[in-house]
Amino acid sequence: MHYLDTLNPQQRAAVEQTEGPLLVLAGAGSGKTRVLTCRVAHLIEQGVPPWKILAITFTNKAAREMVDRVDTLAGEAGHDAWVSTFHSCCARILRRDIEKLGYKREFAIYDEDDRMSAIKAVCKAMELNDKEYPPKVVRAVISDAKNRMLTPSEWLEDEGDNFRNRKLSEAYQRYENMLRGNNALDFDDLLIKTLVLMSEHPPVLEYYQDKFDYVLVDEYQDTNAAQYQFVRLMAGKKRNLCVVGDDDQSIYGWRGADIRNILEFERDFPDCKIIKLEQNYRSTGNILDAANQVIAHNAGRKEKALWTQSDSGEKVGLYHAMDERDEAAFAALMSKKLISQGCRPGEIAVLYRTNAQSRVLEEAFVRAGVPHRVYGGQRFYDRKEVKDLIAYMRALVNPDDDISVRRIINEPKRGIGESTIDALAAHAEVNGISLMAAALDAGEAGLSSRAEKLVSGFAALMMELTEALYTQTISEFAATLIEKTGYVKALEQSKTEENEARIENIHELEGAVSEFEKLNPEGTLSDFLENVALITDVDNLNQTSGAVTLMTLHSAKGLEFDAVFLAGMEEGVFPLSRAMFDDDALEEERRLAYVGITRAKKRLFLSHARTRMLYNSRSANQLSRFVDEIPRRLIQDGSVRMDARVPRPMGRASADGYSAPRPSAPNYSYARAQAAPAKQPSQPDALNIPGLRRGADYAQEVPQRALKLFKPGDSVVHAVFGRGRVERVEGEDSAQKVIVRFDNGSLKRFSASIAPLRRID
DNA sequence: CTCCTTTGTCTTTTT
DNA sequence: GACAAAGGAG
Repeated sequence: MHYLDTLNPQQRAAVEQTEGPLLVLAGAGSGKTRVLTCRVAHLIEQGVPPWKILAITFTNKAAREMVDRVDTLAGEAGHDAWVSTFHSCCARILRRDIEKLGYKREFAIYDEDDRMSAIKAVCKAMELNDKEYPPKVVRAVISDAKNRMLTPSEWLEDEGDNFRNRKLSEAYQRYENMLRGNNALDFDDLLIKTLVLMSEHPPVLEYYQDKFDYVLVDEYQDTNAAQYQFVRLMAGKKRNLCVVGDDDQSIYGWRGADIRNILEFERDFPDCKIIKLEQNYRSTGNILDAANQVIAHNAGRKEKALWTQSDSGEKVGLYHAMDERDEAAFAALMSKKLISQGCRPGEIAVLYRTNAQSRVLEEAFVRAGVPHRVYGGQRFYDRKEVKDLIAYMRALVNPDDDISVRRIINEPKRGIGESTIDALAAHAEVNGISLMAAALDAGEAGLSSRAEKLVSGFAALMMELTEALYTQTISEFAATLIEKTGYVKALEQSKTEENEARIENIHELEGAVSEFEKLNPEGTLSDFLENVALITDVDNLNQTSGAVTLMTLHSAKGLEFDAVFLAGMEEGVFPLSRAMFDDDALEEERRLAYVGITRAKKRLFLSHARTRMLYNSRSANQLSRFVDEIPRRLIQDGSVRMDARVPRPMGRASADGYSAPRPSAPNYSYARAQAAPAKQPSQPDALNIPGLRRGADYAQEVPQRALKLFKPGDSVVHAVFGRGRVERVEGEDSAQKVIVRFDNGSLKRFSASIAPLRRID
């Protein structure tokens, strides 16, 4: 069957309407990705040369998927289409022409950490009081200005000219200067500099406008001002622009995404066609119903009504946990149960609002012995040892990158301290040269003879590595780098478990370089670094890998799973406390809830904790209003146990105020947040309904948390890792850490009080 | 001058 | 509870 015949009429219309501006409003799970891929395939089939197509997606993963799927529909030709994220697309354009803006081709791409280092350096240079001007605030100002595409002076004008703003504007200007001096761009710059390039060099703009006959944009609701401009420029001439999005899934307002871009598309392109995709192919009726009910509480939406032909399916499970550990145990053990019933681990996801929630969840999965993977949070490339080696690479490719040079000049420790670096930096400043150049010129920097010797040693190392870089393949070079810097050797000096893990990470980095080389035989180190900067953790998600996925709600956008757990359904957690009294922020939280619910295909579990460790103290939060907004009829309260041997009580009377059916008028739930706390369950006995296991029961399936202490030489057994012997202990009492050598030779470090570890005689 | 310990701060989401 | 800055010892 031809792929066009597999589409419903709306989808098919969206594919075949190739000419002119087109807005596709695609509800969650309505086959948006299929439409996009078929559209590309269709264009190719119509005789459009693939290289005349530009398709922009939100993540690299989505881009890859699209290429793969176009492949199967239209064959190899699909590879010649430009399918990428905004950021990689801009990086590609800039690699070609950035010299026109006075940068060098090997420009570095700064991540959030590098950006922060640069900002701190700026604050230091300006002698800003970090109480009055915390680097974080400066960063927020710069981000905000860049998101709105304002220059430092424009920002000042916009914000009002006063002493403080003048300082902030100056900091922004200095930051810009510093990045330029370092031949570096931050994420926002990738977009902004591309726009500058286009506006200052019309032939470049013309080249791309002529090059691309068709432009497609996915997740259009999450574009910000710069991205919007970029899209308009690219499609400006041919006007064959197709944007696909869902205003209900706009969740990046905080990053400058402007929901108006989608709401006002019609105004920008008055002749545009609009097609709505409203049939959902993903979720069961109950799940979809719940999602629709929640999102209906938002005002100012594009009217659409998602429907499905699927059965209503199971009700939405709601679990009342005692605390966050119990909640985590529930998610882990229920996942285990689902897996034992035949669900593939890769088809299960636990989603949460903040990364901070991931730790407890992960611990529970480890304890339950359920294979899992945590995405987001700290990326592999954010680990210190990996960042250090990457910094070496960056400094070698782009010696103007002072931030990277500063990072590695004394890493591993080679006796070059703060004062020596400051002297070098001063020398560099005076002579208008980079820090690396100053180090190569150590004799002239007025250092003590000891310091000069050390710096010269570093300079010699960098020379040697530069030579290697130009004579070896990149994988050979990676090995040379690790060898010559003595990085691993330094870690081997003290054989702690932490250092061993670091060494492993370094080898993994080596592996990543080789892998990259295999996939891109022509790739340079600079290409590798670009890849590192723009790839995210989630891009590596592999649903067939046999592990449960743990990630934030934001990361889950665009993904789908058979079973989804939404953890932390509590006021103050989700919605976040700072969003609770701000209507716009609250609507964005609600859209996030909608995104979370609609990730689920068959089963959806919501959970909340009666008390939770939050920030510094234990707090009792009310059930999230988003749960209240789901009609009672769709919720199976406390029914989430899937153990068929025990009869499950239906329609349980609400004994605890948590599960009480409440009217779900929006005004009511808003008022509730300010009212007195709901009744707390005063008598735990009231919950002792036969057959219904609640909170504490789940916690009990987890090894006891009584205070256990160990001493070196103890024979122990661990629930996951098996038998071993205590090699060392650190800390006392509840803070005791045990280092265990397992029979298979591996060495692990645990918290004695919480690890599923016990002594055997 | 470095490195280790202590103290204090701050917790949203990410290309 | 994690991490940075600051302070003290070698």
